[in-house]
Amino acid sequence: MIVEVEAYLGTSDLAAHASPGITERTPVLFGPPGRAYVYFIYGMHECLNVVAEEEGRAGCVLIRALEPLSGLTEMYDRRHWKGRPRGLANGPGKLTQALGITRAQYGHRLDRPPLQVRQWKTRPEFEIETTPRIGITHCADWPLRFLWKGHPCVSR
DNA sequence: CAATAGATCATCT
DNA sequence: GATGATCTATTGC
Repeated sequence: MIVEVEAYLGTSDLAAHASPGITERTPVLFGPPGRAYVYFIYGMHECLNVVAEEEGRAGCVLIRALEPLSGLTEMYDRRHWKGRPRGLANGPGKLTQALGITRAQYGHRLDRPPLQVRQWKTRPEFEIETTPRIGITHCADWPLRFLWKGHPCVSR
């Protein structure tokens, strides 16, 4: 379950990789939505985005943190957050490592295996907190980070 | 605790 | 050649 994301816009967003236009790594950002934009950063981390604008316009969502719901040996009670894992996927770099996502998945669709995203029929009850994006220098005050307020698995 | 440093390389100027 | 949508370890108070 995704608990934290950030929005990156098009050419007007100086913090976005799409801001210089179509370059060697950005063509998927200008393509159809629902595809994975994976990039390599700081010489060691991969980050996962979902393309979120129609073809021809850039825009994506950086997946920053998620609550692991499977693949764990222990079960957790949603009502008791204290005992649940925090450090597994609370951050864009750790998340891709936990899921095994690399640039090999660049451009892959997210609506079919092997990157198929599981969807919930009913959304759990939670409050969305909005804050500025983290770790950027340009447009640092734009309120484009969205997180499950109070959730233990968000970053930081 | 908070602040800083170091790792490490693809991408863009 | 500089920088960066990060993370961990280490230092300092």
